[in-house]
Amino acid sequence: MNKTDADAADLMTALERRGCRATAPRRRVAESIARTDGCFTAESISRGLPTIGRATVYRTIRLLVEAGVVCKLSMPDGAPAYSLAEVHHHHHHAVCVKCGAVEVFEDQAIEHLLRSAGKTIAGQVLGHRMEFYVNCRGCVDKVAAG
Amino acid sequence: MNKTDADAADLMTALERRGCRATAPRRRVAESIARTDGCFTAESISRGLPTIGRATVYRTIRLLVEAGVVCKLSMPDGAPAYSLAEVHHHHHHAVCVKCGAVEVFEDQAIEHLLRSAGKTIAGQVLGHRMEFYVNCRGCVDKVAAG
DNA sequence: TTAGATGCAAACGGTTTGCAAACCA
DNA sequence: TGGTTTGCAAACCGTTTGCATCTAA
Repeated sequence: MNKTDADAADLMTALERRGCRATAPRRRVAESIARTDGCFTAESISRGLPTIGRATVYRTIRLLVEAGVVCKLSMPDGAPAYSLAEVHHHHHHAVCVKCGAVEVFEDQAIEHLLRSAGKTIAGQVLGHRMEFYVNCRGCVDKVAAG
Repeated sequence: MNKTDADAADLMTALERRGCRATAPRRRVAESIARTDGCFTAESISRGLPTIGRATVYRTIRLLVEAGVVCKLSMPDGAPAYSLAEVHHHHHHAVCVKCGAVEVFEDQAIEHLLRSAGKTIAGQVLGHRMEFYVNCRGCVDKVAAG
């Protein structure tokens, strides 16, 4: 079983754990997501699965986000995008604005600092959002070569 | 001249510097923004100025963002909101998810760390987004009192 | 005088919903 | 078999655009 299949299976398992049925359309959405390299949008998945209703794609992605196995992020213009969650630790993303590749970003120092910075804010910190917007290595090289 | 009037005047000045005309509708939008405490949405401004076309409100806010005197931020669900920019330094926001109050957040340590973290990312960092979501002191106290 | 700005209404795009039919357990 | 899920189409909502009319400079 390769990484992609394993990811797709994980997504389905997460749905089943939440009491959802493992239906064929959901499996195809899960496979499509697992096949994606980097981040994806509801639109991009839907476009790749023209025989499956848009509503089903949106509903499935929402369920996966609620299940915590897919996480929502925002492009610089605020448009929503998604990526497979690294479920084990809180993390952030560096999103390539050219190709959409997502680099997962974990930095204990950042986490620690965010937490202590949060303490200096009056009131109760509920959460934070942080994303880096980049031109990824691949895209930079492509431009240099071109 | 109080703070609110001064803010409104600053907004108009910024527009004029960009070659825009100082029209009555724009002045009213600017005043409405200056009067706002914390963050606002295009919708909230529009609702407060029912005699001014929605399109004008959206267009004016866009111009103000382009002029750099208003900055765009996102609520946790991705919905866009805005606040008066602190034009002099790069900064971040702590947005109260209950009342919308915005606390401006400048922390040299965070900036520095973000920059060095950026260096560990493969490729070219174009920018970042960071927001804290909080219950502000006022809202926390209100709950405690209630 | 005239380029730029306005307000209206219609278009837009992404997302959600209502519903009857199809389906999985 | 019965509660879920599906696909379709329509509704939705915030935002943008086209256009004839107005107006600041």
